[in-house]
Amino acid sequence: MSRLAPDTLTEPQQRILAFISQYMAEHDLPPTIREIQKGAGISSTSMVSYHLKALEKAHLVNRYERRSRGVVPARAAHAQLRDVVSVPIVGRIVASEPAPTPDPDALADAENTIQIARSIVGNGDGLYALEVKGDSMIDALINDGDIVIMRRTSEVNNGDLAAIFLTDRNESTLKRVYREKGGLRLKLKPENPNMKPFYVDARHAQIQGKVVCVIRRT
Amino acid sequence: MSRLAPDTLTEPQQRILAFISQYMAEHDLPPTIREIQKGAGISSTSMVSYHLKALEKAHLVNRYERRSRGVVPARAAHAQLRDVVSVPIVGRIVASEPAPTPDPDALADAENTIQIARSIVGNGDGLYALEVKGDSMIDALINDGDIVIMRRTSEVNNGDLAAIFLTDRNESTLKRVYREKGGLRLKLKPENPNMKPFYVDARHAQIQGKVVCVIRRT
DNA sequence: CTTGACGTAGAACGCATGTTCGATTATGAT
DNA sequence: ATCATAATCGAACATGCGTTCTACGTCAAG
Repeated sequence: MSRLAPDTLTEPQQRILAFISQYMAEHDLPPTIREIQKGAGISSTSMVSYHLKALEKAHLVNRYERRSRGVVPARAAHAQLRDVVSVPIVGRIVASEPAPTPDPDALADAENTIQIARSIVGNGDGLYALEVKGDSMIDALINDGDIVIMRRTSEVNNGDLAAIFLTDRNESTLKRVYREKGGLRLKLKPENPNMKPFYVDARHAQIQGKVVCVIRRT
Repeated sequence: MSRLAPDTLTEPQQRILAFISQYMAEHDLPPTIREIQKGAGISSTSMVSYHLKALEKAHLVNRYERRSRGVVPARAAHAQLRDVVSVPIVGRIVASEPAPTPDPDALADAENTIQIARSIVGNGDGLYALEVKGDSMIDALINDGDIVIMRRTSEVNNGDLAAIFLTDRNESTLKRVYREKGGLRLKLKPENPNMKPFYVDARHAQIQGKVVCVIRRT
């Protein structure tokens, strides 16, 4: 949680901000100046206006000038920061096949989409989801029916859990990746601590994306 | 998605509904009657009012009478149907200890809360979350650091994945539960298909809740 | 003490906005 | 054709509501 200098907010300003949020959670529409006045215990409408100017300057609220109920908390103002992100389920992952990668044209229709709280996955860019079939991913502690949220990227850091397509075996797998011997060799370590890591030639492995989150619904 | 007889909606009514949703997505506050009039291409404010009455009767919008911008789509009207639910993380689960159960008094402060899309967990009632420490849950395919979303319940169906406290061993575990021998014996089957099920006396086991979802952030 | 910035109050202004009402015109069943 | 019902329109009304202005009090710096 990054807050913009909350300590510099006067106590009535904090009350106003809290009241607006509470009011919107309750009514799904912002309060009027006078409702703020009563609800936050401010003595006059001009005082509300006064405090609102300060909150606006601090980018904590957005205002539509001269419009009724035209004050909304800044967080709710831009749709980018919405609390859920829709991730398209682009296919199934099977050990014997390359993991599907996102088709840019694929529209995110409701049936093939999973909603994830943004607080879990962060930025929604480049995200796609795979449904795991069979128990081929058992050493990544992933079972039949699980949903894997992936972020498409070529760059992975040591220790990232990633989807790797092994060209010599012609199959995909989910492992923690560590570069060794100057990047010539990859150490692939199963998520399951009971299993031993193994090693592959970096030329025979291609990284398809990193795992952001694993979801198992029961 | 259950819609209430959408076919009986006249075409201008559909336009109004669509416009309100679009407007709210854009501005985070509902439109005025006159904005609806222009935005949905209605000829007069009284016509908007007229159509709004119909939409209200069909429970598609909620209205605050005589309040400015007092028309909100019914879906957004009750906070119950919000798209995320906040689940309190009430503690950690360790094999050698009983799993913590939710403290009703515990306030859901931001630090100890996880946001889950409602589409994943459904009803938010009775939900709590546990953070898994160590690899004691490895046979449930759950690793150190994973978050388990639980629903507090005494009733479990055969095959449900549940947290069971074994009184004779004084430890908690996550297994699929099957009642056998008329409920006298419980069959506990690990989520991991490579592991064998085992059996306990029902009198020595108490069910603490069922697993709704497992989240692994990476 | 003076001054100026800041916080406070209350009232008034003026446009915005939800509502209502009477009148007029389809629509559709009898 | 007739009658009831639904749909439409424009205008007017009363009040909701954001804004602004003036006056006053407080307090620290010069």
